[in-house]
Amino acid sequence: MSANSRLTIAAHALAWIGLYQRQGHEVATSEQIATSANTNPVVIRRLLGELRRAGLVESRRGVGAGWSLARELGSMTLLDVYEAVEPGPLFAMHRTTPDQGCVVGYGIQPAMQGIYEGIEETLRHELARVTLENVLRDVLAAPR
Amino acid sequence: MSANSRLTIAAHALAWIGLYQRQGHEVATSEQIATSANTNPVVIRRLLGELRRAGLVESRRGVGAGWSLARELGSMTLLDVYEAVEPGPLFAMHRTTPDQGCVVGYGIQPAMQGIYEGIEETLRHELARVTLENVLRDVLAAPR
DNA sequence: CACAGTCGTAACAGAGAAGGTTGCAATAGC
DNA sequence: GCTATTGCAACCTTCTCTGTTACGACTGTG
Repeated sequence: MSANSRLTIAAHALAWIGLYQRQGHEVATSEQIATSANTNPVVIRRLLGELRRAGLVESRRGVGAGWSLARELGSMTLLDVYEAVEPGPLFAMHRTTPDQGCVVGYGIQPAMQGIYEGIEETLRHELARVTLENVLRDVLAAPR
Repeated sequence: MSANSRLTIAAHALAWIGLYQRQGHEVATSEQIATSANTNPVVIRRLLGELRRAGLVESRRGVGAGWSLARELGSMTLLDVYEAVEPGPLFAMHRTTPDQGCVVGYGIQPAMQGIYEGIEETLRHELARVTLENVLRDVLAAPR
């Protein structure tokens, strides 16, 4: 499916900011987060920009600028993050319209649409069960 | 996520073959299926080749060659098809190893791994609930 | 008020996946 | 032998994701 790492990196960033704030810091910079995630600060800023549009984080500009959580980690779920960074559907339909003169070509898209909707609903439900607080707890629970 | 249409096209092909066989035909050609799905026969052959490796269809060569179901539609689920055409995981980890000297960088991958495994298990369970018989029924149930 | 640090964003490049297309050898019924 | 079809390799185009550079915008500090 050519899965991407956007949800993973976004969760990483949120957990990082959350932990950093608990250590008494006000804001985290994209530079710091990028170092932890071993990527480029612009990648982090792009992702956090999407999370800001979704109301999960806030950013401050100027000297002493950076990112902070807009809500408690416990009130954010992976579904919130997923919807912020993954706009499209999980499964795609045909790239071109199937043959409408064929019974299967005619009925396949509505049929799969209905099936996919149910599956995506279940996926969303599962994502909603995991809060970022859960993620941070699991992160800190890693052995050694 | 840059979703692809492989599961959709594979389900389309199986439903087409199944219906065609119920109409008294022995085998279906990639040409016929490609016409219904409005794509190229080679695309169909590639996909059906993966389904054959998974034991879902059989192919015959030579004159009067083509594809037939290896099992009843009612005994095949979308999970069988999904596993045949989608090898990788749903969500990817970081492309490069995160900073192992950082608490979050160290713990994030095991944490997300565990979470993703649970979610993918649920997804698989959902896919397993839908048989290709269900798909064909829904296809034929499309209005007009 | 200048400076410095950081965000915001555009622009581009590289890698990889998906899908489409062509070509041709292999197969098997007639 | 002829013909229809699969099997498969090779190549191309398009698209997404990620990384990178560059630079303007913003704002606290001295």
